[in-house]
Amino acid sequence: MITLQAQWKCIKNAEDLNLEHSLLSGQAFRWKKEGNAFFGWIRNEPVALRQEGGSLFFMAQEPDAARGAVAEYLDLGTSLELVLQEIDRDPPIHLAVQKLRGLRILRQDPWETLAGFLLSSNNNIPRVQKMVESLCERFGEAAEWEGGTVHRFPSAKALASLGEKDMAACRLGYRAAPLLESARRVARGVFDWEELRQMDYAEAKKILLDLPGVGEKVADCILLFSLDKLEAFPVDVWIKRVVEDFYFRGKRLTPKRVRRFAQEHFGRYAGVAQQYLFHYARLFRSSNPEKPS
DNA sequence: CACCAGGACGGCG
DNA sequence: CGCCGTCATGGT
Repeated sequence: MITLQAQWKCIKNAEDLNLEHSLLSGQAFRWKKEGNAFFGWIRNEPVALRQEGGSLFFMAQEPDAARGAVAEYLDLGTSLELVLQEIDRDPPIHLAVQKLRGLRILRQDPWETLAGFLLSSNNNIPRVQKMVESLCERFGEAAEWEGGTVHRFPSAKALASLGEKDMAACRLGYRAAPLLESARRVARGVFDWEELRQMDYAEAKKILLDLPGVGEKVADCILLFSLDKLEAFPVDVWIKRVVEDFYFRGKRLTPKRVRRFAQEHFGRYAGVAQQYLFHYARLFRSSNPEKPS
């Protein structure tokens, strides 16, 4: 019996990229570090990525199709240099950029991003990852990988056909209901993601805010991580503290004011600054329960 | 036991 | 607008 052995393929022109900071900074919930490589999903296809000696390698079932998908996912077409140059406007962000150089905003699937961040409300990242994996195991289509079986992220239609009882085992808590309702609306087809991508930030955001379980913060995450709206500035408890401490001497601000300040201060790439400040704050905090050592 | 986690939501002033 | 209590769950 002949078994197709997937091999590592190289992608040239993968400049200004730090895989670990990009994949493990809380933007996406399905990437796992395995030795010196990362296993995850792009366009709902299993992929392994590895960076070595300045070169980027990928492994996939269909390498020819995956090559372009990987480059698109990591946004390798854009010059990070120009983006960082524009947000590098003060000492705090300068330090974060210096430490995390190569962190890129991933261009993810909108539906998966919506579901993932809907589950992230009042929750912590490790548990969101477990919830997502639980959803995939139970309701996601099976795929082959390295002689074993892995599961894709379930489609909106797949979740829309379920009831809250069905996903009780996923332990989603009070997030089950809004996820199901959002899944039904997406499955209904009213959402044209490419149309949202063409809209401007405010217009697209207004539409997302209509979904149950989607408030300002989650909407901004969807816009930033899957709809190319790099001015979106998601304000969670972490970035709120960072902005208050670094830019307002610890004075308390409302999330709305934090967002407004950041978007005016950093400009059209405010969302990139947000991700650098967010990850920097979490990576270099004194106690770090989510990333031991 | 309290408190926290990449919040959302409804009620109220 | 801002503030407040509540929501389900698992970890410290």
